[in-house]
Amino acid sequence: MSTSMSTKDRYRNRIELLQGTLDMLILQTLQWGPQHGYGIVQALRVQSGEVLQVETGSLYPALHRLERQGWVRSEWKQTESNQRARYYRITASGKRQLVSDLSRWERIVEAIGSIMHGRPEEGEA
Amino acid sequence: MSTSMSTKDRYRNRIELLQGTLDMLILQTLQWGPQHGYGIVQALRVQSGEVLQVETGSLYPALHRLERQGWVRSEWKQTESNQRARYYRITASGKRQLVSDLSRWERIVEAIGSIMHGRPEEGEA
DNA sequence: ATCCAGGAGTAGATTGTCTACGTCTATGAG
DNA sequence: CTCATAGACGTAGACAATCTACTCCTGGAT
Repeated sequence: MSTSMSTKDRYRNRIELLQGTLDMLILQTLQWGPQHGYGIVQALRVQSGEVLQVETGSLYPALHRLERQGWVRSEWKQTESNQRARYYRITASGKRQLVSDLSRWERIVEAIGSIMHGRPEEGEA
Repeated sequence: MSTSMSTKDRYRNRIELLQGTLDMLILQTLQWGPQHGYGIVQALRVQSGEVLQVETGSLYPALHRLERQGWVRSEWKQTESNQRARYYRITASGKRQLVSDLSRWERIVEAIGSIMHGRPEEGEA
């Protein structure tokens, strides 16, 4: 029974993240200090109570995107366990971007909230 | 200077909606009573304080999607001004879907909130 | 006559994410 | 020794949702 799901169903069920929020989440994670990709994934997972599970296939393209935009900078370093890892650090313009991402996010959340919990105002059954 | 924007820039600026939320918003609008496409767009725009501007190129595909899923049903009718319009009505399974969409949305908003306003817990400058 | 607003719709481009891989290194088990 | 596993980085291709940019129709104004 484990293989009875169509590709489409699996796709629909696995979407956990809203498009456009990943960049913001990564930048926020880097506000807590420089971090490498693997670490970012785990920080997001833990801090969100296992809700946000970012796949590496989403993460690395996002990190490269952010670096191209100049919002993060990176360098190779050694981890505690003596393995190579690429550490990312948020830049000044990244911090500005984060502020603007957050205000956009809050604007949208508020707008959606006013739809979802808003007063119908028009008499209905 | 009004034409100096690249297609990409324009695209980036015009995204107002998070992917995956449109279906929920449409279903919620229909909870207030049957409505036609044009009316849904305006209801969302007004109720959100001009924040949510849904394009017809997003709306109609979404409505057809919802109908294929059995979450809404539709029929041609005349508006007050005697024009033809396709009125959509939410179904029982659509209402169930709406409940589940909303709880998913709230789960994600909460998770993202716990990242964005969460305690770093680790001492930083 | 013509133009605009209300109304429904499609085609194509673009993007972000996911799945499913591949690669390398360090470490611990057998 | 060698083999599996976990930590770590990365890419290619599929896919869905959205946006832009149209088309088409009708009913009133001007």
